[in-house]
Amino acid sequence: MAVSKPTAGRLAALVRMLNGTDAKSVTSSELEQLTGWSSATIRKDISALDAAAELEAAGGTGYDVQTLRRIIMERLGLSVEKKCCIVGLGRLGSSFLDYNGLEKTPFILAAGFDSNVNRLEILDADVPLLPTFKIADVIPRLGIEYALLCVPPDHAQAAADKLVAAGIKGIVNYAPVHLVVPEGIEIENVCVADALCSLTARISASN
Amino acid sequence: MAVSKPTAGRLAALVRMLNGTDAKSVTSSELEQLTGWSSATIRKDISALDAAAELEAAGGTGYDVQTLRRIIMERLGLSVEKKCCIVGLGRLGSSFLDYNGLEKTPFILAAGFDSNVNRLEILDADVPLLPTFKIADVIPRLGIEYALLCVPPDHAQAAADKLVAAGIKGIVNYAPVHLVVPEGIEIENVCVADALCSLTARISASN
DNA sequence: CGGTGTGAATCTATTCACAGCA
DNA sequence: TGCTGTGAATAGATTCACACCG
Repeated sequence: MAVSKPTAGRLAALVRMLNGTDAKSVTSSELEQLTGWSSATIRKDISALDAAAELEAAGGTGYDVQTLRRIIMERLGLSVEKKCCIVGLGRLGSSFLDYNGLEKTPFILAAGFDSNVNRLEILDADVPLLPTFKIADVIPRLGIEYALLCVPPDHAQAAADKLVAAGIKGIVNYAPVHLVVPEGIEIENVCVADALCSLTARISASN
Repeated sequence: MAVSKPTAGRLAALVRMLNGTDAKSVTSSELEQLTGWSSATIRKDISALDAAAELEAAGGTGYDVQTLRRIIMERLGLSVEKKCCIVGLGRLGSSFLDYNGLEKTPFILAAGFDSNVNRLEILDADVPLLPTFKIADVIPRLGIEYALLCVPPDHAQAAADKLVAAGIKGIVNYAPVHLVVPEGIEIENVCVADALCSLTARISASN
């Protein structure tokens, strides 16, 4: 049961869409309309979940929305809650403190860290806001698996090193730098400049 | 001269790293160390630029940093300034107002939009902050090509439609929804939840 | 030698095409 | 007929392997 990286990405997006629909079942061509991915790709993605029996059990034509949703989440490891933290509570980092984009996902914000103690006092949040030096202690204690890294570029690598040492499993990196981490730690780069470059490259390519 | 999407992404990241170095020249294996991508991939990426002659002219072993940087930017369409705007000045959107991650890139923040007029007055920025209904007027007038879409999920599609109607070329979408746009408009999704899902899927796959 | 550039081979992902089913 | 599921074909990206250059 190995779902490839692009397949995993599409399936994750599918779950979001399934959350948004109140239909009882969907067909692969309806999903094609909704997503822009070919129905064949969608069927292959779903069949990679190796769940034909369970899906069929739901009967009818198309996929039963709830069953499909549940199976994708199970297979992608999204059915158990996962704790994450914000590192760097500047404007970008603190904007995630009251971000609602994690609703309906298994991800729970469990802590925020910043090296500036004043800032910790000014900000107000539902989760504990702690000084950076507590990372090593707090991350294993709370069982935090993921970090949103929102520190300035020149501190990003150092912060990543601290997180890795504390046992983090994955980092979503908002800094425009390439992080070097040991094998087994996953990084996802989410950088405005990169995104804009990507867009530009695609647009200049198509003329 | 068609650079593929992944190649374009890596080249864009390379430019960033080249900005950060003060060496006169780099070899593909040094870049391998720095980036984690194989030297073969890097050489192929660079050779896709079709610039052997120019690079060779710089002489010596390895690539001349400035020449390489210049050529990548040229080929990727990054050597001319491009204007972008923020749509949705909530915590996330407004955090980009003083974001320094666009320094050393060709992207210039040229305006911010929000439907809440009060918010426009409260915020302070170097660029004009305008009510949403001015999008249709301002985007063509200022020649804005890209938008950072930071509105709440339920307004994202409507905002995207407005932007498209105003002639935007590309959208970096921060909302956790799948935008539907006409052929030719490029979308880059940059969503925390997706990034976390991706990480999880990869991590659960590797055990 | 230690480098680049690049065809050939491999690996990965997507699309096609169709069998099988309700 | 319109759907899923899937082997086969195609397209795409990466890696290998080696010619060639200073």
